[in-house]
Amino acid sequence: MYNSEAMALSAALLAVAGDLTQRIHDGVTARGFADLRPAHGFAFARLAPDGATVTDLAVHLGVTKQAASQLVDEIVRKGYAERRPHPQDARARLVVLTERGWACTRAAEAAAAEVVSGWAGLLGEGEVRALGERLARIAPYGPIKPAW
Amino acid sequence: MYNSEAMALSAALLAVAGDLTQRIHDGVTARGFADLRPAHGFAFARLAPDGATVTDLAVHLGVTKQAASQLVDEIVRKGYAERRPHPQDARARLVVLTERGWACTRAAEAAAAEVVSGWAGLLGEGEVRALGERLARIAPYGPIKPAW
DNA sequence: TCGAGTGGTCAAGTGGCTTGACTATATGGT
DNA sequence: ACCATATAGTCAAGCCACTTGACCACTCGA
Repeated sequence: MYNSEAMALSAALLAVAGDLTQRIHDGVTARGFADLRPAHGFAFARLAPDGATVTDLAVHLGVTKQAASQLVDEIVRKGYAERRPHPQDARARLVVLTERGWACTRAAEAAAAEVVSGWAGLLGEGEVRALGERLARIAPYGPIKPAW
Repeated sequence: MYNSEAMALSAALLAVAGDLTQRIHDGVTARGFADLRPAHGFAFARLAPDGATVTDLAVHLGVTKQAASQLVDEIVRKGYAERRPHPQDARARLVVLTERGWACTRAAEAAAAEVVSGWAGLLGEGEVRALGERLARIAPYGPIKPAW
């Protein structure tokens, strides 16, 4: 494969990713959560299952723990999450989503589904499924860094 | 398709995009261009064919023209591009890549090819090609906004 | 129990981006 | 030919997310 093909693939991937981010954000805003930025979504994804500590979040987002702490301050202040004492470690605090946080997560899922269904209109449902499967196989394990 | 599937697809796509950006940036740095940030790559992509004006660049990157002008200042100062008088419009200035700018662009292509070849090791060359084709079909036309 | 390691916060500084204001040139209607 | 409006670009100031540095509280193994 020529270098220019690899570059074209990369450009398409990054363009789709940027567009997806923007449209999920717009969808979340339209559903009544207008006080959040795209970066918050990645935090929510980490908090959603069982909560997480600030340090966990920092590693996951690829930022300093101070930045993560600041971000938690913000979503707590806005009512999306709350800090609880950590059941196993008295130094740590477990950050968990509130009901509003869960509602926002569901809104993000609905917005994502809307975008993906648009893709299905272009490619067909089977192709989209295949796309997802292939992306899952090349997805990295480490921290989720912003695309640029 | 369930909402959670759409979310999983989105997460995989964004994770791959973030990883790709990081690895292209690392590859460019390793090839001797250590004074650039990922955001510069998107500017280079717009400048590469025939040059562009600051306003073009601003629209392409989805930022204000002041921000684009500042970015151009930086890559000019570092020797990757230069400002020339615009042949048709005396108000405008055409920003074009220098030889160093082209060398950096080739380095980025090589780095992208390296990453994509890693994917080919996981999926096979045909699958990667299919992936690129599908992404190209759902890629947007508008400005290339950072993924978040 | 003591010392190194880890979780978290406070404080200050940085840098890329924004808004606002301005100059110079282009364009189109009268 | 002229003038009003629009566009290209820059200068200046401020904002805000993020960083580095310092610090305290708690944990855990020797």
